[in-house]
Amino acid sequence: MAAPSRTSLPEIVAAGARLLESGGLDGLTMQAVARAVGVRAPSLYKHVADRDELVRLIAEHALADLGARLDVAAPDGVEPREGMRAAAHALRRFARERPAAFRLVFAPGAEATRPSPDVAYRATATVLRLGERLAGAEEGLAAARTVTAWASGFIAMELAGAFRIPGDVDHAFEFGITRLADALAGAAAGR
Amino acid sequence: MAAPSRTSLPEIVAAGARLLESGGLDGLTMQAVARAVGVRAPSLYKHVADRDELVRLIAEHALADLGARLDVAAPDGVEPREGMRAAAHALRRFARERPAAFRLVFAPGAEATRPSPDVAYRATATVLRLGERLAGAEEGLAAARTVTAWASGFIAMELAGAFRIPGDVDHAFEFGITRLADALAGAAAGR
DNA sequence: ACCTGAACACCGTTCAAGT
DNA sequence: ACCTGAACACCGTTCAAGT
Repeated sequence: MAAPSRTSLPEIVAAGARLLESGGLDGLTMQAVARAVGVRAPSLYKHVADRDELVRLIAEHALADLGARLDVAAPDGVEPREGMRAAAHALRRFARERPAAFRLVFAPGAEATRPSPDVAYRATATVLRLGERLAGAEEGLAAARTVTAWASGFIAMELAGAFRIPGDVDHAFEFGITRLADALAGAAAGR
Repeated sequence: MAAPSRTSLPEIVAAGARLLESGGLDGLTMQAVARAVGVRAPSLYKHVADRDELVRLIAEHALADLGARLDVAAPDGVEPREGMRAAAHALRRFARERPAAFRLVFAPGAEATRPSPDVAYRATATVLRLGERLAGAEEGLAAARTVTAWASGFIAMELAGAFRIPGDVDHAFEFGITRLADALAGAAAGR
């Protein structure tokens, strides 16, 4: 038998995710990743077809992480408006901890770097369920999308530094999610 | 007197914007821009400090374009809910015509490439005014931010291919903006 | 079988030398 | 006074040759 791999795909993805946060997408070079896992750049191509695939794997890993956080934040049985609130806040915490990963997931660049629909679907299951319980089976998908769009847009603006006119951003977020959840629940009540 | 410039900053920015849409941010290289305006790459540094500055100028130009479109879509005196609807649709049209520029503006990367607050402020003046007329002076800023967050988030998800479960995306957008405008107007009515 | 140095075709950027 | 070739320090990626 011959040389066992000196590194592994999970190790590579983890190192890549760390580099992504510390140096942005530009800092995520094959050479830097290789150095972080203790090999030379060409060896990475034993585990990954090219850099775009590595970026995609990092995005998918981040998305799975986010999905797990949403599950914890809004466990089964939580009152749905409260669950939506908790999920939105969990998304915002995720974005603060991993801003570059957030951007990768919600504003991906080249096609080849986008998370697979499968991974994306699993990550959104919690919010979809909340949407259905909040707005009814019929409008559940629309409700989940509306909240996701608003929250991710708000957070993207925040990360982009769009909220320079002070105003209390924390309060605005809380205000928005509450009002949105009420409006969507109101729709279900047939008002 | 000596050699006049063989190109100009506006020409460079325009060529850059074209390359951005045709080849993404990766296709926007100094060499490609130089070729497009008929000089060699080093000459660009007479007009621009570095690539990040060029990217920023392209983003600012796109933002000004967007601001002008919003003005046209929601002229002074339009009924505010209708104006908000028109502005949201104008943003979506902009994103479809210039997806890469949209991403640059709403999900910028490195600090140095972000539009200046000044340019951003001017571009949002129309929506801010609509927000104030919709939700009152007090809550106008919050209302404008809420609609902008929702619309930009929705469109970013759309561009990212997040709406694979069909559903009628056009209808969902129309539904969302109408409901949002109503909810924000309701807030002003003190309900 | 994995790992590597060397190589290739690119980048962004600088700068001395041309006109 | 703008323009350029040449150069430098980087990239991503391939591949023959090492172990």
